[in-house]
Amino acid sequence: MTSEISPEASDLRAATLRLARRIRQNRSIASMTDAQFAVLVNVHLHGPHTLTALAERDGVTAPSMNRTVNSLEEAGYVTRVADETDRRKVIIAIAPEGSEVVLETLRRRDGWLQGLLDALDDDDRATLGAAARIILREVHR
Amino acid sequence: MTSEISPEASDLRAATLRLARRIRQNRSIASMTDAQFAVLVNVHLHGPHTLTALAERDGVTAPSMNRTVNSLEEAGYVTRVADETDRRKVIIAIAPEGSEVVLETLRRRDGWLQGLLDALDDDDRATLGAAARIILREVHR
DNA sequence: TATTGTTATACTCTATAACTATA
DNA sequence: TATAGTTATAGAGTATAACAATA
Repeated sequence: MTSEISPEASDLRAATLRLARRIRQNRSIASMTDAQFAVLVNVHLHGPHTLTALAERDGVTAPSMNRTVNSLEEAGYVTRVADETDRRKVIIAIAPEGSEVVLETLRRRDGWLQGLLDALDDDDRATLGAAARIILREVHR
Repeated sequence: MTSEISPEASDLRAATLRLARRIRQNRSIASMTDAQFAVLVNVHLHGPHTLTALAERDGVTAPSMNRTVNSLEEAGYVTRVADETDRRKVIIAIAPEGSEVVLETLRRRDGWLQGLLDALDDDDRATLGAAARIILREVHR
């Protein structure tokens, strides 16, 4: 039993994709790709991971994640260290330079969004804040 | 004069990127990429375009757009026709098969979102609807 | 045998540079 | 000359298949 599609669903789809695109345009390093930045955020926020764990987190294959990690390691943003207890595993961790890229990008993105929020009246600002909390509560990655 | 970054801005950033990712996972054709679908939506909604116009719309170079249009043309989703008045130009238009892909993908995405909305109480559903309208009003592409 | 990571190969999207055809 | 489109080439992300090292 499927319900009808409401205008709210179409509006929410269009609004979300448009805003997401604008948010992603705010980066501290223009040459950094979405795939690279996603890995950097994962290891910055959630600590060191194995290659397989990173691949599963982003829903890509291990060879694909391997290439992305290679580029981040070459740039000095992450480090690879062999796991002591299980020597098949490699632990990928954030480097200080990587953390700086993450923090600066988040500052830019949130700063841009803050400018958007500051231009709204109190009711609209409260509505967007409430909507964000509902989405974070209901939608899981 | 820059204001402080509020938790609302960070929440809105995280919620928007997470929801956008989930929306994009809903496609009628799994092999269709974001770049291809974006072009298809443009010509479906806004009519025929020249190659340069399509490239500018999506913020990519002409050679890059040319490759994407090539793949869509090979798949039978768009058509290329020489402009009669200025024969340097090529008009790219949606084909019926392309429109069907667009419509089916939008149906899937909106249907998935509708399921999300249906699971909420009236207040939360109204909040998301209001938030979408605020974003569509304030954020332009 | 199973798991972890890597390499080999191939396809798409991205770019810049250079070229063709037309205005 | 300038513009519109295309081709050539290269770098990065994606995948599957096959491999080495380790458990």
